[in-house]
Amino acid sequence: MAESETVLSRRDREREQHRVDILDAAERVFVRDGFATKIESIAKAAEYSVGSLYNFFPSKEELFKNVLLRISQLRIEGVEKALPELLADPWAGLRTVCHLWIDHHLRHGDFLHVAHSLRFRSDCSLLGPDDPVEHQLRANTETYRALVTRYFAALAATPEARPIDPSILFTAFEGYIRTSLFAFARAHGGAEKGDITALEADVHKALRILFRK
Amino acid sequence: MAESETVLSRRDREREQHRVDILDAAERVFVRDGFATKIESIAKAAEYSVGSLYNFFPSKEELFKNVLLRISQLRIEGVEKALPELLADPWAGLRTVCHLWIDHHLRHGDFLHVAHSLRFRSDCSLLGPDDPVEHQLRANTETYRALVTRYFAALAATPEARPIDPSILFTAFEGYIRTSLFAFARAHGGAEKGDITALEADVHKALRILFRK
DNA sequence: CAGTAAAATGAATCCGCATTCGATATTTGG
DNA sequence: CCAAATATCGAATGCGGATTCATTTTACTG
Repeated sequence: MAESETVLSRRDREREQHRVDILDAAERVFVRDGFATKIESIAKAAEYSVGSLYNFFPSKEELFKNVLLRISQLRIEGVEKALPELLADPWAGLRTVCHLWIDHHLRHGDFLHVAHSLRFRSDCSLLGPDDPVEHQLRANTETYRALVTRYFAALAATPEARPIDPSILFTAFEGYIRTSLFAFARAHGGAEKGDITALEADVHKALRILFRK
Repeated sequence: MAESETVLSRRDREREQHRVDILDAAERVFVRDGFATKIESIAKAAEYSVGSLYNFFPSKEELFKNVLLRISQLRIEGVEKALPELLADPWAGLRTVCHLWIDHHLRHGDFLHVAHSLRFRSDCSLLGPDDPVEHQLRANTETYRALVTRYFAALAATPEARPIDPSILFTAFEGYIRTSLFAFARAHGGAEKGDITALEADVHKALRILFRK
């Protein structure tokens, strides 16, 4: 699933880095102000002029979609990297898995939320079914599901696991984390870093109780 | 928690009904087009003129917040009504609880999603901490949590329950339903009514497995 | 039925922002 | 060092939509 590793000139590498910088800035601003944010705000956050953004992305919409794409790629990379360790010892891996998911949601969950809430909008064609970015996103989702399925199958196959279908484990896992993070966000308005390890520990403990004999 | 039951004239009752009709129409349109929708669209859906909406609600923002308030009140009413039955036999009640939550999320989940994704917006003061509607919403949330806590405590107290903290049960419950509905929405783009009973049955079955000895 | 109050209307106003584009600056290759 | 190519800039344009308000319609009262 890796990108084709064409050798890029310094100029092209720099341009790619600028692209990524803009995507990161855009993510922050979209989270803060929603999709309705001004291009000007994004430009300011990225330290570029309005016109320059249009050299990188043809429209606000396309910029938004590319943020989404980047996030989905980061997610896959994270799981891919950890997978061997997770399969080697699924119960030890559960802690890592909790960390990976919580970390990813803390970083990008708010943006994903904004994106998700746009899925109905009849007016703008964000994520229409024929969109190339949408196509890539679907492919990424498949890749992701395949990776995760392998882990939960391995977990369910251990002798300590309660006899529960892996897909139920996965649903319970994702749901528990989602809801915990939701409550966490309610409690601490901003982003407090101190309590996160405690949160991860709580979630890990609860899931162990639910999943183990 | 019931509204003060002042006797209203027919005229006032009618006006109240119109208000509710507008809120229902607004909810549908906000879900379809997001908060960015035109007042004109809402007016059309509610079969009123643009100007008339401003007779009922002073701004688009206030209208939005009142939709939110209405939903939170409906949720409480639903749980309140079912509670005696739920406490009488918690395991039989689990089916009802699944139905209540899934039904509520199918009806209003998309709107809540839109609302949630607006919580950061720095520009508009939607749900600022000093807002009277926000205050009422917080009170409703407390009421709701109190009701639900009673049910899960009762469930955990049955001999068939695995020895798990009620708050973990609740988090797992909410999370499982959220994630199931998310997957359900992915699968069926629109709102198909046929599969919902199957969905409820699946969720109920999974939660029984997770929670029971 | 006349007279008054309440409700409903929608065109006109006014503002905010996505996008464009001509001008400017910087980099590259010769 | 000189073009040519590339990157950056931000003011000007044009459009879309929230809100207003003068007018019309409807509902009550005596």
